[in-house]
Amino acid sequence: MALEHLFQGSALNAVDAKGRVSIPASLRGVIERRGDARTIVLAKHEAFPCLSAYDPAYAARKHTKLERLLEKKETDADAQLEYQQRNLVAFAATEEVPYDSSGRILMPPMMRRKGQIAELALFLGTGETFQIWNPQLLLDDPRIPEDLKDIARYRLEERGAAS
Amino acid sequence: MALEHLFQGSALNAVDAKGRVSIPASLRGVIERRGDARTIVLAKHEAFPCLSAYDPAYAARKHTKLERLLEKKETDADAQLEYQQRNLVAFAATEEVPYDSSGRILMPPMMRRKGQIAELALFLGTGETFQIWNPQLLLDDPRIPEDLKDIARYRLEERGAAS
DNA sequence: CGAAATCCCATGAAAACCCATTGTATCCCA
DNA sequence: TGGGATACAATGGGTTTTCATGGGATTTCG
Repeated sequence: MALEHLFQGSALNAVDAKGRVSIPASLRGVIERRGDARTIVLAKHEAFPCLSAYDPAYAARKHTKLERLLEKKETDADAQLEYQQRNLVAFAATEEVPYDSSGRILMPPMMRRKGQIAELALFLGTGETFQIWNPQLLLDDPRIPEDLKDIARYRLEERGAAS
Repeated sequence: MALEHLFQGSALNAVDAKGRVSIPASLRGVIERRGDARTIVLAKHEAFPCLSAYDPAYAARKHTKLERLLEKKETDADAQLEYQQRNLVAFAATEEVPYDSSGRILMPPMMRRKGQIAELALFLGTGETFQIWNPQLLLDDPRIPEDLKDIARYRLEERGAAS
């Protein structure tokens, strides 16, 4: 996968009173180059207290991968169950939200709670996907490298907030 | 099969006194993008105590898939029988119901009983198809991942119901 | 005729849409 | 190279549309 199709960089955007957030233009650019959707898929991150986000085309690839896995061992009952479970988590536990002409999504309340997103949303590109954090939770997490926390601190400062 | 229109997300809708239920708009959108039917096909799920639902176009693909499976082991008598059984289940044990201009179906009594659907219907997108659950049965099923139960609980809470 | 299905309209809440403002990075040209 | 002029990003706020849902009226079919 070419570099221009990878999510990278960071940004700190506001969540307004209606729950709207601008998706950083650079991330939107990647989404639209990958497919022509103006839509992102949100999920709770498996390991960190944040959200994981990607484009619909990535979700489709994920589905195809699961299906191929199933076909290899069609007779196995355990494999069937595992397939069902993973499919449920991959699709039912996610929300697909379109962004408008100004590049904003309406953060679904359920995802907002699961990601513990307050009034500021920190976007971090991670290649195939990107993450959305409550910046304070990132700073508080001992598993996060100090370099990354520095970026978060910088973004907060830039905005005139205390960290 | 790189399906670009996948069923995704979750919703909890009411079944009213007449047995009507709104199909979530996002799922309807997928149905109408896949084909131009305003109809869904309902079946008992093979593994879970819930209903499985999809668009008519998917039913056709399912049939093709079964036929291919049969051709692979034509000589095997057991396979013949299995094909007959699966084909019966896939087509005889289903009901096709149209939804009206406001997006509601009339839940057929037989399906309602088979899926044990009471006054609340939980819709879960699973990619190629979606599921319709009695939310309580999902919470009670040990095979369902905890992440998904969280979502069911959230949807119930959102509606002001106790879980 | 009667039960059930379909159609029609009403409503409140939420979501999508449109327009305006501001700040910042970029471009252009003397 | 300085210094506007421009384009675009992020954001605020108002308006319109859609969605889920309830209830009545009308039709259909056994």
